[in-house]
Amino acid sequence: MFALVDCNNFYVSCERAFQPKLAGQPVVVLSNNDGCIVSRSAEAKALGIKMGEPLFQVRPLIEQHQVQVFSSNYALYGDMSSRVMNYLTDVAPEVEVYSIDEAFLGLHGMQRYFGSLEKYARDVRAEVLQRTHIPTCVGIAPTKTLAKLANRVAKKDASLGGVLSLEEPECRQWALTQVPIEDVWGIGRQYATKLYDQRITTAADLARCSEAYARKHLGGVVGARLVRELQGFPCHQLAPSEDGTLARKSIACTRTFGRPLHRFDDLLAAVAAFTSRAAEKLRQQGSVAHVLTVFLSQNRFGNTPPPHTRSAQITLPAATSNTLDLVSYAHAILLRIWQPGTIYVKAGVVFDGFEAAGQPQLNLFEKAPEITRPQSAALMQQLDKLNARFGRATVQVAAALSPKGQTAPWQGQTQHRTPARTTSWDELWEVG
DNA sequence: TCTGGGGTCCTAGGACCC
DNA sequence: TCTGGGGTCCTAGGACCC
Repeated sequence: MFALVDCNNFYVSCERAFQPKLAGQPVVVLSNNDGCIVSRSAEAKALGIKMGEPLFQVRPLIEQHQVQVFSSNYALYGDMSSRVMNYLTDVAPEVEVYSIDEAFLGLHGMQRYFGSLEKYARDVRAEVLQRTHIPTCVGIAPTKTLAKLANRVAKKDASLGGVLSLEEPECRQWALTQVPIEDVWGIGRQYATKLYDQRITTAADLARCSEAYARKHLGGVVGARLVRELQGFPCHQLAPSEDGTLARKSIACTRTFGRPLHRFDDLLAAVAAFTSRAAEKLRQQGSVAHVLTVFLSQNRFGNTPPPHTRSAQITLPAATSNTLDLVSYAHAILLRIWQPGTIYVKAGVVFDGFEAAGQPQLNLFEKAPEITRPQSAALMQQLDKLNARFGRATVQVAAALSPKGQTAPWQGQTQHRTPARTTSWDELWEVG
C-alpha cells in the first residue's frame, strides 16, 4: 500500500503559518518577477483565479476582492518542506519525497499493526498540522496512481476530512467515478481532449480501457502503465529518498530577466550567476556534472517568429562541480549562441550527466584528465559556507558582478515579498 | 507596460557499427 | 535497378508533472 501526503495550497499555507490573520482570506503567491499566480488559497480559487494566470490579467479581480498577494519566498517554502518531510521520514517505514509539497509513503506490512491505514493517516495529518501549521490531504491505495486519485478526492470532498483510503475494492470503484479524466495523474491537456472526443470522461472509463488502447493513444508504455495502475496493478515502485531530499538527475537555473537585455556583458553576468547557483545545488546533493547546456530566449509573446530559443550543449572533459570551471565553460558556450543586436528576455543553465562526487568514472582509453585546480574542493567548501552564513551571492565570481551598489541588470523586482523568517539572520521574526 | 521555474520519462530518427 | 538485418548510442522533441 502507498499513501500520498500532499500539502494543501503549499506556498499559501507557508505564508499563513506565519500570519494567522490570513486565515479565511483569499491569498495568492506569485512566480518569479511577480509574473504569474502559482499558489491560491481556497478562497482565491473560489473567486475564479486560475493556476498559472498572469498577474496583470487578474489584477481587477484581486483589487475588487482585496486578495492578499505575496511574491514567492523559496527559502521559506524549502525550509517548511523539510520540516514536513523530516516528520514523515520519522513515522513511515519508507518515504519518497516527490516534490516540495508531496511525498509517497511506502506502507508495506503496516496493515498488520494498524488494521485499516485510515486511522494512521488521520494521525499523521493531525500531527503535521500541529507541528508545522501546514494542512495536508492523504490518499491511500495499492498503486501510486490510485493514491494520487484518492488524494484528489479527499481534497475535493470536504466530508472525508482530508483522508481517503482505497483499501477496499468497492471504495476504489466509487472513487474512480468521482474523478474527471483531466484530473488523473498523467493525463494532461492533450490527452484529455483526445479522450473526451472518444467519450472517455472519467477515471472509471479509462480504467475500463485495454492496455493496447492506452499504448496506442497515450504515449506508448507510459499510457499502458497508467491504465494498469488505475486497475490496481502496481507499475511504479517507491523510490525512497535516503535523507528526506530529492536526488536530481539534472539541475537547472533559468530566469526571465527583469528587463530585456542585449549586451554580451549583461548576458554573461546572468549566465555566470545562474551557473554559480546551479553549481551550488550540484555540490549540495554531492554530484559532479559531465554535461553543460546554456540557452538564451527571445520574447515568445512578441512578433518574432520561432524558434525563440538558441542553446548549445557541451560534454566536459571531466565531470566537475567547480563554479570557476563551470562558469568558464558556460562563458564559452555563450559566445557561440549570443547574436549581436538580438533582444533576449531569458537565459538558463542546465547540468546533466551526473556522477557521485569524488568517484569519477574511469575512462579506460584515455589518460586521466589533469586536475587543474587541486585546491578547488576546499575553495568551493569555503564559498558555500560563506554564502550560507551571510546570504546568497555574498561571494561571487567576477563575471557575475555588477557595478557597485547596483542590482544585476537581469534581476527583477518583487514587490510583495515577505521576510525569510526561518532562514535568514536579517529577517528573523520580530517579537514584541 | 506586465505572461514562472524546475523537473521526469519516453519515442523516433539519424549515425554508426558489424 | 538492385540496394540485409540486426544492434547501440545520441539527440531532439513531445507530453506530463509540481
